[in-house]
Amino acid sequence: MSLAEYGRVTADAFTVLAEPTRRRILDRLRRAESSVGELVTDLGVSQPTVSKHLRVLREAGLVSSRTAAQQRIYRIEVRPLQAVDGWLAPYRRLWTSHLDALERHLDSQEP
Amino acid sequence: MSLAEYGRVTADAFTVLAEPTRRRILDRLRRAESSVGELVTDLGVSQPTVSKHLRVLREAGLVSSRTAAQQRIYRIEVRPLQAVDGWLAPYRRLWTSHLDALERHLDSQEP
DNA sequence: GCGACATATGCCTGTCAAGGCATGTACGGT
DNA sequence: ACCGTACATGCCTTGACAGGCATATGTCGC
Repeated sequence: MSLAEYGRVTADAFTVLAEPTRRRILDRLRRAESSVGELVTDLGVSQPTVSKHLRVLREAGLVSSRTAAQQRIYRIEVRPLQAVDGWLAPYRRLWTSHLDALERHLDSQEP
Repeated sequence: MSLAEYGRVTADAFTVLAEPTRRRILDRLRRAESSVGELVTDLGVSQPTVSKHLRVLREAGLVSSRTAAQQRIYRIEVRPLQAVDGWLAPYRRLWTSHLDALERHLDSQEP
């Protein structure tokens, strides 16, 4: 099963999100866009590691970057996350009805 | 429901969902619980492969199994998916608020 | 218990991703 | 032009994991 002849295939959002550090990067970027250096200090991870994760995130379309002086400012792009949400949506129906019933029950107990 | 409550389960769920075949298994189980054999024929994957994926899914709490005669019937468990949804929720606001803003704009343009 | 069926597991191999370290590249200030 | 800052990339090692194949476990009907 070799993909070598087809060239590099960009990883899908699920694969990219499997990495805890990458989710931490996104969690950090969700509050505010930031430079690589800020991510390094905030997350306590080495700079090359952050840059590599950012590359993976960028190639999967989960973040984009703009250049500001010597820094590169990264921000979240939501489209791949929408795709994940789209996959999750039909599953959400499996528990929302149950939760709604629970909420109605709690509301009736707690005025 | 607090995000911290999901905690440890979350990381595992993301890793488990990174595998396309496992997502296909869940997609199949979402419509109806089923035996291993049914999954094998429906997905066109070898039986050991399916069993291994089911083990990973089971250990992550994403599915549960009951024994019926010689078969084992697998069904989806939603809690780890709720954890994923819990992680995704704050991001969802990133685009729903944009959409809301867009809708308000369009509404103001359209008398 | 025996044979047939359904599923789980063990072993092996190839693939690939992650992090440490060193180095390359781009930009700005002086 | 030089130096320092900010970031990217290349190489290397380690470890995880998926799938194929063979085999073990478990369950039923007889």
